[in-house]
Amino acid sequence: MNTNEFILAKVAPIFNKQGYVGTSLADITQATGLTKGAIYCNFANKEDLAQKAFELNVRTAIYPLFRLIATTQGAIHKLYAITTYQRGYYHLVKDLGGCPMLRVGVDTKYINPLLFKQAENLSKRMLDGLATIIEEGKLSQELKQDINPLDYAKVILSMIEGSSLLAFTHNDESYISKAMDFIDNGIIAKIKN
Amino acid sequence: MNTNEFILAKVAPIFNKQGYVGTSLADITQATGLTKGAIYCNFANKEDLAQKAFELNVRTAIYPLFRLIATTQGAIHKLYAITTYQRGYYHLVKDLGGCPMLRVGVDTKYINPLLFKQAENLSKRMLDGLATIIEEGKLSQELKQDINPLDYAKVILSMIEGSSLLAFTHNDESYISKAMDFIDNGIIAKIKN
DNA sequence: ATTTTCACATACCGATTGGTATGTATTTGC
DNA sequence: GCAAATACATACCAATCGGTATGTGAAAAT
Repeated sequence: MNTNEFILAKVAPIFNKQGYVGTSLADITQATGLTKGAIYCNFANKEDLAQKAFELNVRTAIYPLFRLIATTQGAIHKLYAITTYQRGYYHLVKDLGGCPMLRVGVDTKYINPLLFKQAENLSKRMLDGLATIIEEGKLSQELKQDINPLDYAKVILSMIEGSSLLAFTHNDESYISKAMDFIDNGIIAKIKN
Repeated sequence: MNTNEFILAKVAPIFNKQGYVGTSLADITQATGLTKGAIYCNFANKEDLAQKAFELNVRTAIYPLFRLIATTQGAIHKLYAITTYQRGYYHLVKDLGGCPMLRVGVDTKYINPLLFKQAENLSKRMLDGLATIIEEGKLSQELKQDINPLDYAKVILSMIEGSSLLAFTHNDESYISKAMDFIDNGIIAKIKN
């Protein structure tokens, strides 16, 4: 692991916990044990570091889900894979301080447009991915024909993000497990053919 | 409107948009047209101002819902009143920059414990309120007996908060309307007796 | 009418902010 | 083996941070 990766590994959770403006260069030098010279030798500025830290957080928290979906066959199996993944999400992102997409989405909208755009794009990719799975489920006759993929994608993603928020607000992962139970039994099971 | 209320009215949306650390005294004096002398004459410090601003945001965004629930009779009607209220939520909190509970819940957990506690308590009150409504619906035979009030409260609240987050991330209130459609038709209608 | 109080403005404070210029030691290229 | 480049530390910068002490004019109290 080179210095660049070392800094990111140390700093990414701090940005996710304290936010963009809430994380100072002093926090960064203290957490890494390095000086500002080392930081600015590896990153252009604070914003560059924040963006790369966000990328790392997304890679650890969300990309595994994308890979899981990609390697799972069938719409129904993909949907269950999502809820299964999400059931472990609390512990997965516990040390990170919660969902990075959620954090950046609310934190940077009015103070850091570039970083916000990244979170926005990621959120859109998740929505599109969900809608595509449901669409493919309709085509393969796995799912009923009278459902609107985009509408269901919005509902499921809302439950995923909302339950993650509440789980970390109350330090209680049951918000996630109960929400996933409902998606399994109250949504997926109901739209199955 | 006295100076105290004037300052809060001007500053509350800024705190909700930019966050606690993201809002500086300079932002506050600029938005109000007043000087720091006036601010510190009316509020003890920045944290005091932030807490009162949060209270005001909650009064405008969430307390009307509490009053609506209190004046609505019957569990089913109360539940539909919630989704109806939520359908107007996007426009209600548009100028505020989104849901204040959501904002403070993610923003202050690691940087302002007092303010976070307020958001945590509010979130808990909403959950308890929801669970109580469902519990009363079971007692009055309006709702089925085989449902767990707290579990359903967690699911519904997750959808409310998650859809609010996504609506403001994408400037698209359909996240809320689609989620409320689902709560109406996919949850309330299904647990009705 | 005089004094006191109140509400705000002005001016200033030390500390911290993100960022940079320079110094230095190590490694790399030839 | 010497020069150049790299990687980091040190020292410093103007600007901004939250907060305070003092100044001032108007209103309220006596």
